[in-house]
Amino acid sequence: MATIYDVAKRAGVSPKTVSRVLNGDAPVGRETRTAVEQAIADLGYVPSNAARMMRSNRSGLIGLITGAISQSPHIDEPKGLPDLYIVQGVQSTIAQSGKTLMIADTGGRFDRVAPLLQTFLQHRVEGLIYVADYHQEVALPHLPKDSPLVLANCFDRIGTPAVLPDDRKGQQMLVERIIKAGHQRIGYLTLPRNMCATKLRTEGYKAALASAGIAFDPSLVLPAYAESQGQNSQLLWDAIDRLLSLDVPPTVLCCGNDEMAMRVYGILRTRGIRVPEEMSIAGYDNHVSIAKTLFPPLSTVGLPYAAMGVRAAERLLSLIDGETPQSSDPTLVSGPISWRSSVTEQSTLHYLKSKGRTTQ
Amino acid sequence: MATIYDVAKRAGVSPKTVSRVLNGDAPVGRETRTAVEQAIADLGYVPSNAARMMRSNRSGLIGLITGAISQSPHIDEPKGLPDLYIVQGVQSTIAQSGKTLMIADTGGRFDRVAPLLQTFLQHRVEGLIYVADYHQEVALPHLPKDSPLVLANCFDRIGTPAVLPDDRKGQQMLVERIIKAGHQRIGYLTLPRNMCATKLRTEGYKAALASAGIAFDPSLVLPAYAESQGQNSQLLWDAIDRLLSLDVPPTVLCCGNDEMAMRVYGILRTRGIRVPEEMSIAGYDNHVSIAKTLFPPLSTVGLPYAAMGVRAAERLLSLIDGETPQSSDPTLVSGPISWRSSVTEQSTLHYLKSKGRTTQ
DNA sequence: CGATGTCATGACACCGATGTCACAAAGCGT
DNA sequence: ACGCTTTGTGACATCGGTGTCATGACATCG
Repeated sequence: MATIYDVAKRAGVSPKTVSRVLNGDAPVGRETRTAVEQAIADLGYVPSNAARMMRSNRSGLIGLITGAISQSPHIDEPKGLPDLYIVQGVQSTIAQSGKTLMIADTGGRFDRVAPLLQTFLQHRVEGLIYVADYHQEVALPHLPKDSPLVLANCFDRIGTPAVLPDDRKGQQMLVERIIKAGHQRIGYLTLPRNMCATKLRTEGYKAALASAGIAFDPSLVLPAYAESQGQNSQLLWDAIDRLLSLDVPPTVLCCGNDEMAMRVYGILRTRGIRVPEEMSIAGYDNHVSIAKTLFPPLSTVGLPYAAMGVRAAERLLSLIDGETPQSSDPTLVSGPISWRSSVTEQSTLHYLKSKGRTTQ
Repeated sequence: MATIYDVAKRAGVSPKTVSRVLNGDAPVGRETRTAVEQAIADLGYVPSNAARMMRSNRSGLIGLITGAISQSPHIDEPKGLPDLYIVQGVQSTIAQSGKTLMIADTGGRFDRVAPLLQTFLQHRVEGLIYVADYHQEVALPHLPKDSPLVLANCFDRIGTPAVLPDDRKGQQMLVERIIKAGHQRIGYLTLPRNMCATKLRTEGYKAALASAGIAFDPSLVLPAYAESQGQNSQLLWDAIDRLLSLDVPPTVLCCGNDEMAMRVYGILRTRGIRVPEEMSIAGYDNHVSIAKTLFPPLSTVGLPYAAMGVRAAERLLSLIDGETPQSSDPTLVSGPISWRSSVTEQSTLHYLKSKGRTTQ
């Protein structure tokens, strides 16, 4: 591979002048410039980042660690890969800043994080982003304190800057919208209890009920997603059973995610219950290939993955620029409601009517 | 950040000795070694890849370019991101080889490929992999010929080493399996004609028919997926209409991908046609979150993305090691049939009966 | 017209590792 | 005891760029 000396010799100038042409950091004569540019083109010269970096001590590299690419050891996992959108958001923001993003994948094994960090440090990355595959608490290996770190979709106990989805607000807005559509008995089939999202979203669910003056009924909220694969169907069948056999069954089921909603469609169908006429359904995630393709299309809440990526990257860049962090609180990012036709609006009529009656 | 000189000074030895401890390329006295290791630990020293690389001229980097992460400019696209499994396969293989994978994303814009290549060349990558999002022909910008390149999920006209899915064989095996299940009239709703996969799979479809002695009926094969979004539904409705109104309608519909199959489920349902009793369905891709969650679960063909990634990485590594390429043909990788319950086996009875009758 | 400033360029040191060579001390075979 | 190898260590050059400083040719200004 050609060096700057080769270029200099061919153009009949000094290496330093070639450097100046490349970086434009000092005036260069018109003829000299064209000669150098010609030589560069002839030789197919590409400057070496390693050499450049040694001198300037600025690598222009950002390291990103994720398990998103190789989601799980067993490729079979039904999960989507939506957290990749976080990576996408980071990527685009970093690219715009002129830096280069290095992405490393843990292969789903947390013990690989440490060696990957080491590799990044060897490359003298200017900053690091860790992306988790779902909202969770993490504990990363200790880092030298001069390397800025931002957590995306996760947080830790030592107050590392983090960017998180606003699960509480998302669920709250969804349920508020559902109430506005006239529903009063709202079932909620949750993800496993130990997930952060479950706790927050349940809070959002309650908040929405509260602000509408509807009493919270614990029997309407059931976990329906097992941590261990395989028992999911049973758990879900059972949960639906229970909700349907309540004295006053719900008119709508909120599901922990779109995939669960998809299965609920199937289960209700085998029972001869029509969606949405006899039972409305809402999801979470706006997993487009599910939500839009289901019939009827699914009302759901978007997880603002791309936006979270962008925020994380922005926060990291400002850390690198040494700006004083305004706040050490996690950045909360909320996603939009995607309102489709899986929740009836018909009951609005009932609702308004009854409301009308009482106010008469 | 500490340098090797800092470590040397602290340990009271020469920089070269520290280097020897780090690389183990020459004997070092026991006491000296511990002293150096202590100093390294104290200072949190991490060797600089840039400096190391300048001397050795070996970067240990592999560059990967993909649009997989930011699939499309409009995040809304319903496509899955299965090509990411290719990246996963590459990642794991490269990681095992001790090299570091740099992943760059085009953001779906092909014009960004050139600058990304440039960046990789600046980092002096030892090899490059280009991953396409679906089986297609590409034309990459010209590269200096000393940088090995492997194409994954795509190919070009100048014989660059490529790794491709064996679409012909996949569809053939699926249709053969369907025939074995007793079906004779097999409808095929294809992806757009201009896609490589469509041509190859149609060949496979025909080959399977031929080897079973079933005459090919062109009216059973219809494109049902528009290039431009939005008209998809109409196209699909129409195609299904035509197939159903044939004199002898098919007993099974092969779909160009699992997502199309999912929509076909919905369309058939609204027509009161039961799946699979009245119409069997098969997909392609083994898009797990669809295929396994649909009811009934979808019979489909796996696209061997992870395996393709592994193959691509292996091929690249052997190129880097300067091994003579045995063959310049594309490496074809085939995926397994995932046989679930969306295709009836009941007609086997008919089939065997009629076969029995004829052979009697 | 001399002082000052800008333009255009080159010489040289330096970034942080490692390869080469040199060299002393110790071990070993004869 | 003499050569020879092995062990353990350091001095120094080198990789490919860039920062610093010096220099000569002009242009500008009071």
